[in-house]
Amino acid sequence: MMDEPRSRRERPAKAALTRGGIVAAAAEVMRAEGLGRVTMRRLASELDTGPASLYVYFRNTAQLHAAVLDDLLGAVDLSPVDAPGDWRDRLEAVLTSYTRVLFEYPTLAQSAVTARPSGENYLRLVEGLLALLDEGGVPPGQAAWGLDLLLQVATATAAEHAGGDDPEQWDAVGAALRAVRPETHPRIASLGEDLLSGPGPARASWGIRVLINGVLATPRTGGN
Amino acid sequence: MMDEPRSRRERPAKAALTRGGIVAAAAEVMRAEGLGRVTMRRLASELDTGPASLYVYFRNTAQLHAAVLDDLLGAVDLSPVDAPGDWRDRLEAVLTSYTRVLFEYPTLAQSAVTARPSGENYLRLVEGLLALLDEGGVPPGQAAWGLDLLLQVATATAAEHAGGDDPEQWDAVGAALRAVRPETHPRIASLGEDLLSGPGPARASWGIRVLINGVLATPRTGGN
DNA sequence: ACCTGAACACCGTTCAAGT
DNA sequence: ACCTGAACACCGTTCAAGT
Repeated sequence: MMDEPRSRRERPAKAALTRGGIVAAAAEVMRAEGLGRVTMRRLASELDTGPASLYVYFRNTAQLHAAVLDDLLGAVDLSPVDAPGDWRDRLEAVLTSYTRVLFEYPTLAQSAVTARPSGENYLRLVEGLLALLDEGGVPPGQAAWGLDLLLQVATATAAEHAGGDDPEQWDAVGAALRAVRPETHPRIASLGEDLLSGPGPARASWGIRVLINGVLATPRTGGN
Repeated sequence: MMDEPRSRRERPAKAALTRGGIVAAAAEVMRAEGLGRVTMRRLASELDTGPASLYVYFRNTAQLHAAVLDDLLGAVDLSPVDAPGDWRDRLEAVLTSYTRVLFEYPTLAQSAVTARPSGENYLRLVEGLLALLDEGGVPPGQAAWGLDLLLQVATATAAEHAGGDDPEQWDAVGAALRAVRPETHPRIASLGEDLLSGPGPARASWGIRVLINGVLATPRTGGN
């Protein structure tokens, strides 16, 4: 009886259900326990309701995750877009910031490979990247498709880290590559460790430069 | 009583549990009902046993899926590796074959972004791609990292199709891009539909050429 | 070693009913 | 419209026990 007001404070009776509130709660759960715990049921109990209530705001779990990702994308540093300097360096800086954000939540990156977000932060990022490609003189057609490639590689690079925490799966590939017989797989054997992810960030930034150079050099029509 | 022999035929009493047998059953379930049904429990009941039995052969569900993927990779056409002709065209042909295989099971492609297979078919594919890069004079260091990029893009391209069956999520992106205001997002607005996946295969092959050109043009050390 | 039944601790999604 | 309890139909993984 006496602690009624106290319990009200700890859990404010019932926060009204809003899309933003759900996303905020989801982001918190993800930060604390990983994307695997960001489930409809878990969130519902966090918000003092039943899972069915969340379906008013999200068609399914994948869309909930996409909304969480868009929320996170607010942390991407877009300041290089309007800064002075070489456009390639600035493009690389923005994508590196994007990758850094995703590196924090590799499982979210994995889901982003299929379920692209479509919120305002994502749109801002896309617009910024297109502005830089435009500044670099990349023809519109190549910019449109190249943008996709750039995000794909940046996202996949972060997603690859998802299995990385767990040495079991990761080392299965490593073990297989090391165990290869030089007679049957000479090139794998000779490249050895170099095939495995070396210094992650260096690879990512090399990959971005490869893409920039390639996009500039590859027209969308005609032979090669 | 009388149909004992008949039921024996339909379900041969009990096939001995082997890694290969499990993978074969898994591939069948996937073909028939999609990767979502390839679960430990479902497979166990398919094989007339309990789910715990499968953990003798696979550490977890992700590794089971990786094994199924490797199995599927047996269908990739590696004949262009030893064929005559321009190495770029042949490299593109192999990757196109790889993409085609994954396109059949986009959800498997999605899981492949994180859980790379490490079976013999995967190793054969990697060796073949490295042979072509070598033939093209790509320096070993660039080949090692470039290989990763090529597989990443090919895999992600197929994985993107995973959401594609479901117009809900897919159209969310489309709708968002179309609804954009030209005042705030001029470049998105001007590129319009071109940003969305046009003719999938054409994009994939352009992406591969971009990567080949980029890898050739981008040394692993030094400035840009 | 290989195999298993049973248990623990969860899931997504829908539906009929309420406000 | 928004919200919900309850139900349906599933999951992964571990453990103690058996062969």
